[in-house]
Parts: sequence; C-alpha cells; structure tokens
Amino acid sequence: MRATQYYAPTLRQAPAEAEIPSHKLLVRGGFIRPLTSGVFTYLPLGLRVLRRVEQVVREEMNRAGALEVFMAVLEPKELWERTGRWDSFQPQPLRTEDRTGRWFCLGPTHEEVITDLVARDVSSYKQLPLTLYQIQTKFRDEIRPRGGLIRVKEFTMKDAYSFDIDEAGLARSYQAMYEAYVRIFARLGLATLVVQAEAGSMGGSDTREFMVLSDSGEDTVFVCDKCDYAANAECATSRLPEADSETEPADDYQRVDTPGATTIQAISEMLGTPPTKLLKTLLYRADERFVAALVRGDRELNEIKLQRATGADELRMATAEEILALTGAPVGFSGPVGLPDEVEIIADREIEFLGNAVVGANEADAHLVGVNVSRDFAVSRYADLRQAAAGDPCPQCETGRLATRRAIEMGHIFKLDTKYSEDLGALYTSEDGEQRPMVMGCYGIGVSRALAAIVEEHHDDAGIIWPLEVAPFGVVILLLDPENAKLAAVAEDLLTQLEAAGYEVMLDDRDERPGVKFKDAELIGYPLIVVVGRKTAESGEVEVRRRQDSAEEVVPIAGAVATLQELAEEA
RNA sequence: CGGGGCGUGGCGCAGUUUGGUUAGCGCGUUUGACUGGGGGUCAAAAGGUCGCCGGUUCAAAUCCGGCCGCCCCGACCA
Repeated sequence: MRATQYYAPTLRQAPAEAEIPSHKLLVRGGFIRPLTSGVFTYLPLGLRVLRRVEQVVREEMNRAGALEVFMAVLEPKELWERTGRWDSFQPQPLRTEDRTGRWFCLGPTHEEVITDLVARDVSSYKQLPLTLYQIQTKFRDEIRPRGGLIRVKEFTMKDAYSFDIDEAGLARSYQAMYEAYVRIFARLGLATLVVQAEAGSMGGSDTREFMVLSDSGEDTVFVCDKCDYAANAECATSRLPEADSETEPADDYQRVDTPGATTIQAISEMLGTPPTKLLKTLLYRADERFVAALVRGDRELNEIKLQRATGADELRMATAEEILALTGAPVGFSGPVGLPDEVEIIADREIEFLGNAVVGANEADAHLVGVNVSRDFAVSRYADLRQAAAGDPCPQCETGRLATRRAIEMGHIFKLDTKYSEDLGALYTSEDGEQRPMVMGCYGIGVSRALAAIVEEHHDDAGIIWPLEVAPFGVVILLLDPENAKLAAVAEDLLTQLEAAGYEVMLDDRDERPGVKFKDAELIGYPLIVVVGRKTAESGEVEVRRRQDSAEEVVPIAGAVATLQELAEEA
C-alpha cells in the first residue's frame, strides 16, 4: 500500500474530549473517529486492526473446537419474553419496531437466539457437546459511554455458547474456553489477570473475568500480595477476624444519649469508641419487603452482595420516611435491637465476632452500647456483605494483604447451567432415553475494546506500538525524498520484496518532510520501520528499525528483508 | 438520572467577567518558490450560521430564558 493512495488522516493534537491514552492515540493516528457519544467510525487503519484482532480470536476459538456462526442483530421480542428478559435486562436494550408494530431489540447479547437455534436442531446426546460462537456487533444502551473504545453503545464482541449433556461436560467446555482465552490474550499482547467476578445480567456461576491492569480501566480488582487471590471489587472479600476473646459480654446493654450523632465518625468521636466496635445498620427495600443489613462500622456495604443475599430483583436503600415508619427514628439512629419482626436482619459474617458493640437505638439522638449478637437481637442469617478494602487480610492465604488495581475487563466466562435451556426448551434425549435440559456456558470477549486495551498497554509518548500480530501494517517504508527517482525505485523494490516475504507494508511516498514521516510512523505505531533516505543515496544502505525498542540496523539494500525478519522474530 | 466542565473555520485555543470597528492566534488546507534525516522557510489565498431557538438592547460570541450536543465522576457491562 502507498500512503499517497491511502486514507490515514493523522492529527497533530488530540481532540479535547479524549483523556485516556488509547482514545487520544486511536483518534490522532487516524484509526477511529467519533460519530456521537459512544459510537465510532472505523477508518481503514482501525478496521485493519479490528480485523486482525478478530482473526486471532477466530483462530483460537476454532482451535478450541468452537464453530463460528453469525446471528442477527434484530432479536424478536417474543423470544426475550420466554426468558423473562424483555423487561428485566439492564440496561434496557435498544428497541425498534417494524411497520406492522412488531418489536425487536438490537441484540445486546445472544443467549436467547442461540439457545432457540440449538433447541430446534439438536435433540440427541450424540450431537453434544457443541460450542458455537460469533463475532458480531452488539448494541447496549450504556448509561454512560466513556474512554473512547473502552465503553461504547455499539461494539464488536465475540460471544460463544457451549451446550453439554451434564455438569462434567460443561466443566470441560469451560476449561477449553479458558485455555483458548489465555492463548488469545497472549497473542494480542495483553497481559491478563483472571479474577473472580459476578455474572451480571446473564446469570450464572464460576464467573471469571480476564482483566488487563490499567489506570484507564473502569473496574477495580483486589489482588493478594502473597498468593494468587484476585477478585473483582464487586465480589472480593477478606479473611474473617479471630473471635473477639478480650471482650467479656457486658451485663446488659445501656442506652446513651448521642445528640446529632448520625454518622459513624460522629458517634465514634462522641463515645470514644473505634469504628470497628460500631455496628452499622442499613435498611433496604428488597422487592416488596424490608431488610436490615449489618456491617461493622468501618466497613462499606457491598450492595451487589446484599442483592445476591436477598435474592431480590430490585434493591434500593429505604427512604427517610420508610426508616422513620419502621424504626420510629430518623436516619442515623437505626439499630438491630427492637426492629419489627417483618424486617429480616442479614449480617455480614464479620460482625459475628463483634462483642459489646455500639448500635443505633431506633430512637432519635440515642445509641445502645454493650450490645451482643444473639443475646440482644437475632440475626436471621449471615452472609458476605462487606466491601473489601485495600489492606484487608487475604481470604485465601495466611499472611497476604489485599491491594486494589484498576483494570479493563477484556473477557468473561461463566456457567449458565440450565436457565436458558429450560426457558427455551433446549432439551436432548439422553442415552437412557430421558429428556434433559442442555447444560450451558457463556464466553465473551470485547473485540473492539481490545484495540483500546492493546494501545493502553503498548504506547509511548510518540504514539502507538502495535504488536506485530495485530498491526494494521507490519512494516512502513519511509521514502524520505520521493522526488529522488533512484530512491523511489529502491523503496518500490523493497515494497515488492517485503510483500513477497509475507508482510503487509505501507510505503510512505507522500511529499512530506522527513520529520512528518517519522512522527506519523511512530504515532500510527508500525512495528517495523525501513528508512530509505540519505544513507541509501550515499552508500546504498537502508535503516531497519524496530518501533518497540528503537533497535536499529543499517544494512545494504539487499540485506533489508533478512534483517527485518530478524528484528521481527526477536521482538 | 445526580454532580462537575465545555461548545468560537478541519484540529487546538484566545476573546465572554465589564455588550460597541472588519471575530483573532497556532496548526492544518490550497497555490507558488525554496528545502529534503525528526511536524522546515518565505509569499499569497481559501475557509466562520461564534451549538440551536427565543428574548433584552441603538448594538449580542459577550447579558437573560429554554433546548441540544460533547467530556469527566457515580449506578451498568465485553
């Protein structure tokens, strides 16, 4: 390819709206252009990278035994009603209506379509296991797009679905996908951390996310400094403390006046009690009922965990009016002692070890001190409710401490079990003649997001540094003086030779100053740079340079291809 | 949706507080010349509904009201 015949508009300055490196560089380098919030156009360079990432994913999925299909973007409402997700999927899918008034959604995911497909065509255990995947445009009405390609409303995703006869089969399919993912991310040049996570809108278990650590990421993960424990903040936990043996139970709890002390900090200061000896009582509305969630005073409640513990579809904090009606006290003085029976008390496991605690008195401007679990109030059940915090002891090993990192979620694998196969009738006849629901797994990769993650991980002040595997062109030839016919001929010849050697090559034959060409080459991030310039005219030599580390060799023209190959292989 | 910021030639910005000539600057673009190893120089030129609608005023980029769009922080996810 020749630059004079290409469309790669580079920008000297980043658009004002871009903040993270990948967003700035992908726009500056002429890979993408914004259309509207959360929607981008891919220019020729960007499309090339996207296709190369897709190809890596495709090859590894195929190698793992998965079969590619291509499903429709339009998904009929009736299908989604069968799984109950037409109304419950969050954020609500983008919807559209045809001229007869029939509703569709623009597919945010394809469990319904694939399960319906397989339900129709697969009926015997002999046809299983089966893993199908597609690489396709997904639409999600994101509440807030952000970070260039990190979070958008329309994006390319690889989604795969496995169908097995039983749990053991699912475990094998799942493992195959896990291993495929490891290979995919390695080839893409992404160092990933596999973390425990939640399944979100899809529902499921054994959820693992493949995370790329990056300050530009929107997820927080907790990692242990001693062992391999790693978990998304939404489900990370910490080791439980030893029983509080030094605290002898008080004879009875006492009521104390705490005028105006509605916060943990205020009570702590007023009573001279550390927050770890306080007990936070948080009232929530869980569907049609109320629950009181108890966590230690120094802890934050993790609402995802509470929602999971309650099994509620909708969970929200109780309003001030509801709290007053339930407890008889304003916000800030709720406590577990003397709550109405209809309020279920769910306590974080950590507070089981708390003796002589301070709690709200369910009375304005008063707290109770010396309160003890079981003796003074009944916990209906214990669950892991607390938000992990940096510095917490690791739940998995003896001595480790947790630290937080920012991360980009690149892939997500989880077990769906039989939810969708039951709802959509994906049954098979087993060897012993029984009808059973297929056991499913689900596996996603954010293909377009991978562009952002790769750039986040592979760039410097000058621009992008594409790994050879995904580079839009592996090599750029910089013809520094295109007016010089001799040099132009050398460059043309190199172009032919390199293409014959299997490289995709860009020849920068524009009538631009050398400086412009160097800057653009570095911004765009070609992994290998061949310079045809003054040295070529003087001594018949060209420079072969590697973008990632600026390693450079000056060699006779005839040796250029071999030298370039060496540099590529060492990379 | 809550909070914050921003909208002025293609890109980045100044001007708005305190209304007042013909709306500026850098980059980019076009033409010509020079130049040809790190975004070069000189000369000339094109390119603007100052986000939109309405209001105030002799006069609005500037003041007032409404709306739209974009970005950042929070709840959602590949």
